[in-house]
Amino acid sequence: MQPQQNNLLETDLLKTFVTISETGNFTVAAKRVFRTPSAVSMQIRRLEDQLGRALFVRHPRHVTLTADGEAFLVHAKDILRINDEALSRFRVPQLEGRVRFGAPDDFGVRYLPAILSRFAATHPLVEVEVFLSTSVILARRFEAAEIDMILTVSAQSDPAPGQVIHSEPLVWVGARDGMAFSRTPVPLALSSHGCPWRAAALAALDKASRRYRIAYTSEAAAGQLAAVMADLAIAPLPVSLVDEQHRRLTEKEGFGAIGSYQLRLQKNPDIGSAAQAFADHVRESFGRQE
DNA sequence: CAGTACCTCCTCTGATGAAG
DNA sequence: CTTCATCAGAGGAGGTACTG
Repeated sequence: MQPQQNNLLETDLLKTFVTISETGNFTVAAKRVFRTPSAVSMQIRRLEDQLGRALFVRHPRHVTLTADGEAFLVHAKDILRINDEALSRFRVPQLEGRVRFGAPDDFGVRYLPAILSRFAATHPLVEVEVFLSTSVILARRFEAAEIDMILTVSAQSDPAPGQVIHSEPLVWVGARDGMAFSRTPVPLALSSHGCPWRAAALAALDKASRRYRIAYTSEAAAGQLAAVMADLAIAPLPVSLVDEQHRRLTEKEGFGAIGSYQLRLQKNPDIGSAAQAFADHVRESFGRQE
């Protein structure tokens, strides 16, 4: 692979590269950047030719970053961020203000860093005050007008207030080589009372006439995962939290479908333009328009 | 300076092979 | 059988050099 004598990196290629690194998949990334998979494939080949290094390891069903790809990703994100900052500096009037945003703890760990980072790049003068807690507590503070907007989780069938911005299946999860799922009664690590995941999971077990005992309760998914990793219990969790350290339990082990959960955005009707911009940004981060 | 021909690049469709 | 990355060939857009 001979490096090309081109000293300028194209932001289009960088955007595609970053998108693939996020999705781990050329086809999904192609949809996100509104190009065909073949066009994306060629863009990456062009970038690799320009750098003289392979950026991805091609697996049968997905791609992963090489060590060079990991290193280049940091620079690619920096360049795109600077690009966004430069554009936003001249394209849109600078919004100022403050937004009080509440979200579930797990959301804070998983999604918030990227959302805050991108929002800060385009709205550097807006102060974001973040409240992380359970959906129940967040709803209470939202009702008391202590928070401008909140994200809450609800069951698929639950007629909860707010706009659905994300939906995802819940699955039963155990430790990768664990045996907790085979015990009778099966030990569970659940979220706190009031969480729709908890109700949906128990309903699924009741429906299957499966005997269980609640061994651990945690307000955050991290607490449930700790019990799962120690093989002390199994837990109902969003499918996106399952990785190579876990074992996804299915009908084969006697754990059928739980259903899905929804992430809903509620906002105060009379929020300012800065808070409105943040609400739009959160929605767009999940691919939803108002 | 405008028009034309040629070249390069990009994206598309459709096909292919690998792998689950 | 399905999914995925990649390849080949075709067509379009834009840039450049040439000509009158």
